Amino acid sequence: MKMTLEEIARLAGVSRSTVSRVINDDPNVNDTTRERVWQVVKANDFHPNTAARALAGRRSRVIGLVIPQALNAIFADPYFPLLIQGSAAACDERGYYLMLSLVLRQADDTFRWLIRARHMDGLLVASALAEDTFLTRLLDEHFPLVLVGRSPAHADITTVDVDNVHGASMAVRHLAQMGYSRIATITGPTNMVAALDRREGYLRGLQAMGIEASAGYMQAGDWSEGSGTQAMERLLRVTPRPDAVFVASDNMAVGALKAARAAGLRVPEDIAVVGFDDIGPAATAEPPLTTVRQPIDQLGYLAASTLIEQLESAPAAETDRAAQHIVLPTELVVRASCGQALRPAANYAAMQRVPSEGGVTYSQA
Amino acid sequence: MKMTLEEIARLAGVSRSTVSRVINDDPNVNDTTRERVWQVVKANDFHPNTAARALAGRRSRVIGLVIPQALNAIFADPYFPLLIQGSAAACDERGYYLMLSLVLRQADDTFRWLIRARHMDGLLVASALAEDTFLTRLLDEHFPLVLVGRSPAHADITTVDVDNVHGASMAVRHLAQMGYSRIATITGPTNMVAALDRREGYLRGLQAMGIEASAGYMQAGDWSEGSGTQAMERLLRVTPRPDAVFVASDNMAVGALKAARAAGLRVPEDIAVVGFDDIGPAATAEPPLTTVRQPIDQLGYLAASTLIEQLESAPAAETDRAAQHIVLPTELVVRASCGQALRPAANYAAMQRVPSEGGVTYSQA
DNA sequence: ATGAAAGCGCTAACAA
DNA sequence: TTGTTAGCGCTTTCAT
Repeated sequence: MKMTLEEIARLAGVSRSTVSRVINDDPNVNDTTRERVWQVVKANDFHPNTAARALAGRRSRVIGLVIPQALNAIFADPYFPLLIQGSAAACDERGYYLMLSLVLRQADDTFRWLIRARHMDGLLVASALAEDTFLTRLLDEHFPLVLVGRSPAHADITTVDVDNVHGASMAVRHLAQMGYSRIATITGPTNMVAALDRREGYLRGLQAMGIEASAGYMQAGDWSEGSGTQAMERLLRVTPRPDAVFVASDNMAVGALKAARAAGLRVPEDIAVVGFDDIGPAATAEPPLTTVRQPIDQLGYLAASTLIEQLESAPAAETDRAAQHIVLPTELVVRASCGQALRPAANYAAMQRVPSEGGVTYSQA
Repeated sequence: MKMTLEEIARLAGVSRSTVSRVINDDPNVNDTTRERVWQVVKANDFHPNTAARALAGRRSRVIGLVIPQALNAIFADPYFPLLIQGSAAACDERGYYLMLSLVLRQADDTFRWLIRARHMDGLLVASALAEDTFLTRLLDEHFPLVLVGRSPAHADITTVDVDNVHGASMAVRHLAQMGYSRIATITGPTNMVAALDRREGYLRGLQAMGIEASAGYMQAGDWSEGSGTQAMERLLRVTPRPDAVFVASDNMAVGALKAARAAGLRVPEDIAVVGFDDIGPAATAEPPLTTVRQPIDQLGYLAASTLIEQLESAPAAETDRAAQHIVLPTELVVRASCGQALRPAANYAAMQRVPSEGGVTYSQA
């Protein structure tokens, strides 16, 4: 049986508008009336028709999460469930609904539909490439948008990111302080900003410790475990062989550990490994993985909150205000794979966890 | 710049209704007119507003894919990207859009919102539990629905499933024919229908070959690789030790192979392994995995097509017609892990692939 | 083959 | 605080 506002109004003995006010938490309603209306609403399990709502109110209370990557890459990566969880939690809290949107036929039709048909109020874009045409086109349409990560090409987007550079640099400096000097890195795909940032952090870390970088010590993977194994195999063939590796994701680090083991090397005695993420198998790896923790769920939560904030505050189409850039801190989680236990520098006792000095940073574009 | 039907109509010099007819492929439009209108539509990149469409036409052309499982379980399983790909393809073809819907706060609010608010025209439900309250409630609402898999508790839902029983039975019979006689199984979670069906197939296979089943030879996993390893470790402790294992997913089978290797056993010399799915690492496992292939993308494709069919044919709310049950065949893909190479029974030469006799089966509830 | 007109169920001024 | 009144942008009879 189909319920409408009108019907509820009739049953509660008030006007349609009053019911509308009640279900929209408008303060201008008499408490008694409000109570009575709620009663009827509950009793009939009434839910307002979204289509009508969206049409009249010009908003749908749906936001989309779009990950412009191949489906199998998305599903293989333990990063995304956490991101989704965080975003969904924020949406829940604010009465929004999160839909995962596919962009399969790369960008084209789907994209237009997504935007022009106004099926959702805004978009969370995760894991975009450094040069992402999809992103560019969304911006051209002035569609409300928050980017998870950052995009050097577009300073005017609101972004929520973790401090990749600092996190990576911390990891490398830690390795150097543990006494390693031939420090290599396994990066993510070099068309992704997060991968580039972590590589940049790696380079800065080396520099800070007065170590010279070498091209042969940088091998790229694609975030997958298998690519970590392969990159590690390549590194082990380099002369002189690295004695430590900073790996840009835990997934790849686990793969790298396998390669080291297969080559008959002990970790961390022969070669140290530090990962990035602190998810999945980091803690239970053999040996337990020292890694840079990033708060992925918080990232999702903040991204969604920020988008919603923006949607609700924006005077209509005025989306192009000063973009916010939120950066979350990373922290180094020290376990066994970095040789901490092996060479316990006296002053490291209190450093089991080294928080980034960053904290949450707000800045204007 | 906001386009509306009205605006397009003005630009094309026709009425709003004509434009509506054109974009909805109504045959009652003069070809010349149609052409002219399309021109204007394209030129302005016009996409009708979904909300308005949904409100006036009572449909949104969006269907949802719901997987009532924990997020990390979904993302860890290589099954889902394929399923999504198939469903999305079908949607694309028919002008629908597939959205992945989360059901996080188990069922309650989200569920009601999803259904009552009519945000989508229909739902694809995948990987539901044998006793799924979520499913029950959807049915109570008479919401258009197709189940990927099957639900013994609800004979009246349209379902699309693979022939799990037959596939599993094939695998077991094959092992028996290879000369193995102490055949164990690693099942999926025993609250899921697909897992139960495969176990049933295992039992029937044993029976067909005149082998007695034993409870100790059945260990449950949760589809994950790790759970496969653990289940295998348990099996290897049973006396007498099994000489073959049918594992209900490739993921778990890979885990099982690891356990066997760790125990110093050779596969298939000491113990044979057959998996289920034929995705992910099956072909590249060490040794390559004999497995039961299920056409997951087709499953998704058919599920979506069937749902759309149902939506478009259903005279309004009359969803409760006779439910269709579509069953897709599975096939045995023979590789090395089952000992085929070891004991080449003469008459197996032509059997590299044993298709299920099933074929596509349509039946009425 | 085309147009006019009546809603779909809601929100949001504006009145009262 | 509440009700009245226009729409939101589209689909869909019903005329023409």
